Amino acid sequence: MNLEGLNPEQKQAVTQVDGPLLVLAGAGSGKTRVLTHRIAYLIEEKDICPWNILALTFTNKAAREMRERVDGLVLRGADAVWIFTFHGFCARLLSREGGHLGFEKALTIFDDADTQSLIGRIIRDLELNDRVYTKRMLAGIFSDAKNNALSPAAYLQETGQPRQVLDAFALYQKRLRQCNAADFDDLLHLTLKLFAENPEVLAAYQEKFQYILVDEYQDTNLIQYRILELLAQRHRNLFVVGDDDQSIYGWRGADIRNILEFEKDFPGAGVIRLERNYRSTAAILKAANAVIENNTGRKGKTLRAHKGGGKPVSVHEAEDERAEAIYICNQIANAVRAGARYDAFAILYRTHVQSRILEMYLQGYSIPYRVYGGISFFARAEVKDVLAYLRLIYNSSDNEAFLRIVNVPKRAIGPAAIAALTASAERRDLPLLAAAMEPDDLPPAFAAKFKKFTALLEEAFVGFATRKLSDFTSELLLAIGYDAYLREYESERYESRTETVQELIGYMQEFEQNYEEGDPAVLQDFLTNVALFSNTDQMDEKQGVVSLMTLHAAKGLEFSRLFLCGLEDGLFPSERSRYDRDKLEEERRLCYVGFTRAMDELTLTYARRRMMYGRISDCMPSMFLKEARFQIPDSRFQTPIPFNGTSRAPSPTYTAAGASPRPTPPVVRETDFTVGEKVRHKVFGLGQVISLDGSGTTRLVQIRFSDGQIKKFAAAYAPIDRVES
DNA sequence: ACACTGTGAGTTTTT
DNA sequence: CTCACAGTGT
Repeated sequence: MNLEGLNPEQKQAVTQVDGPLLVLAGAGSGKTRVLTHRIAYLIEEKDICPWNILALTFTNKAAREMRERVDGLVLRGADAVWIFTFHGFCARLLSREGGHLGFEKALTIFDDADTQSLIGRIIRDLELNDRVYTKRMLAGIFSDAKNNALSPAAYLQETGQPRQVLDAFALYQKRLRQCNAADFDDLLHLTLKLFAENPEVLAAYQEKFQYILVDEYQDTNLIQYRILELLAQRHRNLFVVGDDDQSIYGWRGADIRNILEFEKDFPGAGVIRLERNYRSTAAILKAANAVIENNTGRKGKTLRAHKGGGKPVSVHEAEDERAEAIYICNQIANAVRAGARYDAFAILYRTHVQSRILEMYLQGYSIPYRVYGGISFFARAEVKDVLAYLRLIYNSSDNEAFLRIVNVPKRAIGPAAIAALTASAERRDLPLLAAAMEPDDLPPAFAAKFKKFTALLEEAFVGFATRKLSDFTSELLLAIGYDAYLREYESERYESRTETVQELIGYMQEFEQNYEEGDPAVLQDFLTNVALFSNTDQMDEKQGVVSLMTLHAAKGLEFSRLFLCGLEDGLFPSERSRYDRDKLEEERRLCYVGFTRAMDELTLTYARRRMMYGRISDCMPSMFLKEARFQIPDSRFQTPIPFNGTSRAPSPTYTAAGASPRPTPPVVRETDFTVGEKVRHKVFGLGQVISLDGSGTTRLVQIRFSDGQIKKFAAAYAPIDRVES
């Protein structure tokens, strides 16, 4: 096998295949090259069976790339190597071995939106104070708990969480189980549990994976570490690549300790440093090195430039964020006039909100751009709607999916009906769909609605087994009248929504090509694939446009000419990290990541004043500028390119479903009831008026229903009719 | 049932 | 400022 193109350190990292090995790979030092060559080397030179090799990454994109590149290096077998994201690997394992944990079939994976809505209902059901206990906060705590190797409940107890949090967590877990579902953290947590409780299962995989390779090791969390530790125990061939200086996901549970203590955790481990940088100019690396040197507790590593000196890194001070945007636009427009391509440029920022003003001016200057991040394709309302129907077919216990589509398209099934159904399901210990199919214990009006709904589903689900998934889905949408729904309630966005649905069907068609027709695994695999798909996975570089993204999203990418904007104290580093050393160091690593994305030119900008939260605040330059040893210059003026002034603030492309339903005029009804009169409520059935209050449209009517329930309604709006006796 | 209003909060988000 | 969401009024 040809290893000619590798430098000595890379070559060693590729060929030293036995025992634990840590490769500290600086930015732009060719780590993907090392990983892929090592896999190829194992197959071609060491005669290792591809299926005895496991390679783990964090993103689908990285996994895909790795497989493609390995495929280009070996004669055969690239598709047999186990190349997965951590979560994808765990999902696969659980789907194969979940029986040992008592799962009858593969779990449905809940994404963040599912999780959030589940937690929202828990807050309501437990009557928690939603000022104190927000969805976001609870989701964070639950995630933290699961990413700790202790049992989550024990961890919560230990960290002194109040009873409300413990209760909420218990209920959260209970409901996930009821739905036969797992959240992202569960995938990891349950895998560890599987291994811990089933030594024979563990032993089989320990035996299988003779060689394990891990990308971005600095981003692993404690659970991932434990899984690796177990898997590598037998053969001890654990190869990890990472860069402690690029650890920027600590706030999401990544434990930098894993990489810092690798040699202690795996005695006898070798360490190789890749410090030759093939990406950036010396000038850029000098600034990057100068910044990162201010961190403590590093493995220690200094990037050496392979390229020549390059243009000095420049700093620009702008009056405010608009002037900053104008400056950047001018720079780009001038460079393009001088022959540069738009796609040579990228603009990075600390927070998404900063993109708004940049977009506005880019539009004004007619500079084509694309913002990365934001709402993922699979998070769009219409996509989630369609997927919810499919999820319900695959897993009829998926209450989250049920709740999403029970009234989409609109079927006049409102909160009251859903509350009644939920209560009934709880009583009978049934999933919502099953309860809806036998709604006899519900008020007749509700029962009728649910019967109609489930009959429709049953009809729409016919033929699932005999058709291609894409064809089936098209017919399903027709059967439920989804298109008509979009036309009626999303009329302004109808075009874009139907386009998205078509795109989804197209994606499905592509997906099912990898399967024999009629293979029943398609749906499960499709749903897993979709759940584990993220917005960064579609980050195929768009040609001919400027890229905008957060610093986090930029990790792993490179751009010829880079702008890093908003280098102000309190914005970057962020206000919240300023007085916490660990957090500040993570911000500094983020800065380092940012600088090292630039290949040829790096421009740093900051504003003296910035509008934030509707307030104009004075800003100080970021401490990172000082650390990079810049003299802050006076603002310089460029020859301005006329601003054509036609821009307006970009409107968000997508909003949640039902965000803009067509207003329907309220139906004003008869308010002229008398006490004692018999009435029928559309939903609650027969009853008797027991009191009246107010007049006209504010008239309230109190009714005692036949089951003894007493309710109050706005007489003019409630669906109540007089019953002649 | 539905629309409107008022309030409060507001980084980063590989799966 | 600007979004999301719970509460309120018709």
